[in-house]
Formats: sequence, structure tokens, C-alpha cells
Amino acid sequence: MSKKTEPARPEARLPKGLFDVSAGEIRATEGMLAKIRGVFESYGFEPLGTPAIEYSDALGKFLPDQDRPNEGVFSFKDDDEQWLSLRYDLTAPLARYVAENYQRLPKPFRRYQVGPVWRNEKPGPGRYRQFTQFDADTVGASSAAADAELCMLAADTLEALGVERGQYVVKVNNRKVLDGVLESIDLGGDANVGKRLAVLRAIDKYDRLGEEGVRALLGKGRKDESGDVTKGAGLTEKQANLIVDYVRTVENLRETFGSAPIAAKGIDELEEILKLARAAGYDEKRIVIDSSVVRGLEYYTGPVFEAELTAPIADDKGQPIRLGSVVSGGRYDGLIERFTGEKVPATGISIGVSRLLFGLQRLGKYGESATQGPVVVLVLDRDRIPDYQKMAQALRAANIRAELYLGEGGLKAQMKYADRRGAPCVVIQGGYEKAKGEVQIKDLVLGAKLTALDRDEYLKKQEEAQILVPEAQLVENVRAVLARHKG
RNA sequence: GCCGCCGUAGCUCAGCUGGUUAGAGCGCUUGACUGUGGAUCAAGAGGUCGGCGAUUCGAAUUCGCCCGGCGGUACCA
Repeated sequence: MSKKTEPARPEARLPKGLFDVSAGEIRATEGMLAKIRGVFESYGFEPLGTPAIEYSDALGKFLPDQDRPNEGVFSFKDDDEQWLSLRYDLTAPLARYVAENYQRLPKPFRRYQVGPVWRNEKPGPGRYRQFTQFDADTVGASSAAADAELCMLAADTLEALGVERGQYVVKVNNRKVLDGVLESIDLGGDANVGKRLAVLRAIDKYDRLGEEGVRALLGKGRKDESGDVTKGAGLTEKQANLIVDYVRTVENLRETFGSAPIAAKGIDELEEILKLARAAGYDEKRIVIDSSVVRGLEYYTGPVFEAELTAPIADDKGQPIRLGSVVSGGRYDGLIERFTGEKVPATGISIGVSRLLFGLQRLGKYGESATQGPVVVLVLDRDRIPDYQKMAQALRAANIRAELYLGEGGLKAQMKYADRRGAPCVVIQGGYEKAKGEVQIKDLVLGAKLTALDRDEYLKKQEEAQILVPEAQLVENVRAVLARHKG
């Protein structure tokens, strides 16, 4: 009876697709967010915050027939048996916000927003169940100028983050053109919804699969390297040819498809966006028309855009990585109408912050610069902790990151701790120094450079990295050490 | 979801066709060592061999199912 049953212990583990964020990553991300924010602010967008949780039906992911939300969103019921969901993007909450506050808002309403979003999907390479988006949207403007401006914003933002011209491209297309093309191969009408979606998905994969892959998807279907089969759209060869021709070239769009009124409208809009961008100095290396851009199938109604890094990116083993788009967006004129019944034009872009950061780091734009740790005040005499605390406080008062060693270890352990924290130097005051009213300041950065062969020599040299100063001059001497190792 | 590859210590891996108490390097803790990071030396901690079941006298090793990871693919607001 002496042996009690082990208490059931939870396993310390992280749900898949979610990640802890280290100090270095947080610093890198925050630096990046600050730059993005700066650009967005300069365009006049105002910040907005909305909660992570919304009613599922407001997000538009409620399945009325099944009485529960879409599987792709994390959902749960509140006390009133109402379905709530974690937001899966920042656009749906914006639509809700605008609809709810419509009378109060200046129109056009232009806001930016940054925050985590969640998707309950299988995680993959560069694909998580929580990730950060940084959005800018203009609500209440139907003009192509609003769309053009977002493309320019995307370009400016990437450049502000250090992506050079030629290392990125903003690609623009228009859903109306796509609709017109589909119509011109007799895929209009309700009967062809399935086929239309299949064709759009195939077009979207042109980048990755090339002409051959797309052709397979348009026709009978495609088998990938692992042997998995994707069903094709079942188009005739003639239809498929037209689609492939369309995707392959942006020339002669009007001649080929202009007879369809929707397509003509879309082409007008595309040309207008391009004209505005060119007038503002954004050339064809930065903003281009790309017929293969499709984007989300559910709500985009006109122009769609995406930006990608064109510079080659490789993983640790040197294998090239297909990063995908780092900015995406488009016009969604029907999203607010869902709530109000009134048509409100809107257009926006979304930066995939996590993915972009990954890409930037791969391109060497954003090293996780190991930030300098705090100055550590060592504890030699336990009963003199108040004195040590005072020294740490004096350093803080002088705007120097400093901490008292709070562990239990001996001097050696404390040195090791300071080393690991990346401390530039430590402050030491034992009985000898105290007696003379002095402190030792040991320069750890310099000390590390003096690693000699044998112990005696090492210890001797170590002393060179250590200065003895009057206690009253602690702050200025620490500051001198810090200055020595800046940058 | 589908297809493929992989699961042995904190990390990287070894363990031949089944055969005593499962190993190495790195890392970690302690000491040699003084009131001082590194190096060296010594000692130590750390493993349900992913889990369950089957075959067998005997399974880390063979087979089945499950779980997890990676990659591809599908879906993707």
C-alpha cells in the first residue's frame, strides 16, 4: 500500500502546426513589422484591431445545412450554444466591422491590421495552423486607383524590407477576364460550376506544373511523382488549347477574348491599374499582368494580385524551395453586402508575415542578429545581495540592460550563465574589491577572444580582459566596455 | 484526404542475415580548479529502442495495426 499510483502526467507537447517563438525570432519579426507599419502608415491607412474570435456565421464559414462551421476553422460553442470561430483571415472580420459600424466610418475607409490567424488544416512546409498576416484594405472605393495603390504598396513594402528591384514581382490579373475566358469556351452557366472551378485551379498551378501539367489537369487528369492522381476538368482539346494560350501570353487579350463583355470590362480594369502604376513610376519589372493569377475562388470579384520573391531560395541542404506568394489580395465587392444587402466595393492585400520573414532570412536580409544580453552582476557574498541589486539598478538607471544573478550557482556557474546569456560583461565584487571600494568589470567579449592554449596562459590573459575600477565609476566603465563592442 | 520515406539518449547516428546487462560522438551535471567562460582529464546523469499486438525458446531487428515526423499531392478564405 506504500506504493501510490503515479499521477497521470500530461505530456509536454505542442499541437502540430503551432510553434513557440524564440527571442531572436520575436526581435526579427518585430523589426520587420515596424517597417511594414511605417509604409502602410505613409499611405494613410489607419490601424484597426479586432478580436481573434468571431461568430462563425459572421466569418462566413458556417454550414447552414450541417448546423456547424466549416472544418477548416477552429470552432467551439459558447454558453448560449452559439458557434464561435478563431478568425482565419483579417478580411472577414473587417467586413463584419465595416458592416457593423457603417454609418460612423469615413468612406472610403482605409485600415491596416496585423495579427495572428488560424486555420485548421494539415501543416506543410512553410504552412502552419497559426500565422501572422499584415493587411491593408480600402473599403468604399470602386476605382482602379485603389487597386493600383495596393500593388504599389506591396512593392514599396518589399523594398522597405530590403528586397531589391528584380528580386520580387507584383502580379496582377482580373477575375472578370477569367470569367470571360471561361464563357468563351462555353463553360458559362450554373451547369458548369464544377468545371469552371477545376479550370481555375488548373490555371492557378501553371507556375508550378507548367504547361504540360496544366494541360493534364484540364483534360483527363494528372498523376504526381508519388503516384497520386488528380482528376482533370475533362475539357476537350480545343477548349484546353484556348486556356493554355490564354495563360501563356498576356498579348492580344482584347483581340482574343474582348468580344465577351465581362472579359472586356476586366481588361479595361487591368489596363487602368497598369496605367496608374506606370504613371507613378512602377515599371514592368515591378508590377506586371500575369494571366495565371487566380487566388481564392470564393470572394474575389475583380482585380486579383499577388507578389512573390523571384530571387532563388534554397533550404539548408541547398535544395531550391518554392516559397509561393508572400503578398496576396484583390477586390471583393460582395463581401460586405453579405451583411447589409448593400453593395460596398472593397479591395485589399495581405502580407504573409511568417512566410515573408522566412524568405527574407533565406535571402540574408534579416539575420537573427543575436542581441546583446544584459550585463550580469555576479553574487559572491550572498548576504550582500542588496549591494549587488543596487549596482544593477544603477546600470539600469543609466539605460544599460542589467540583471542581478538570481540563481544558486557558484562563481564558475555564474560566469557560464553570463556567457550563455550573451552578456557583454559581468560585474564582480567580492571581499577584496569591497574592502577597497572597487569593482571588477570583466569584458566577456574580449575574454572570449583570448582563448589560449594552456590554462596558465589563458588565465593570465583573462586578467587582461578584466578591469578594476572604483565602485563610483562602475557605470561609466561598463558603458566604455559596451561601446567597445557595439556593432 | 491520398501516395512515399522515416521513428534507437537532449542532438547526430551505429547496432551484420533475430542471440547475454543497447553503444559512440556531441551536449548536459559534478569535480580536478584559485574568487572567473575556453581547453584538457576524470566521474556521473540520461533509453518503455514511437505505441499496441503477432511470430519465436528468444524481437531494437520479422509481420500487422495505430501514432508521430518529413516530403509530394489534393483542398485552401
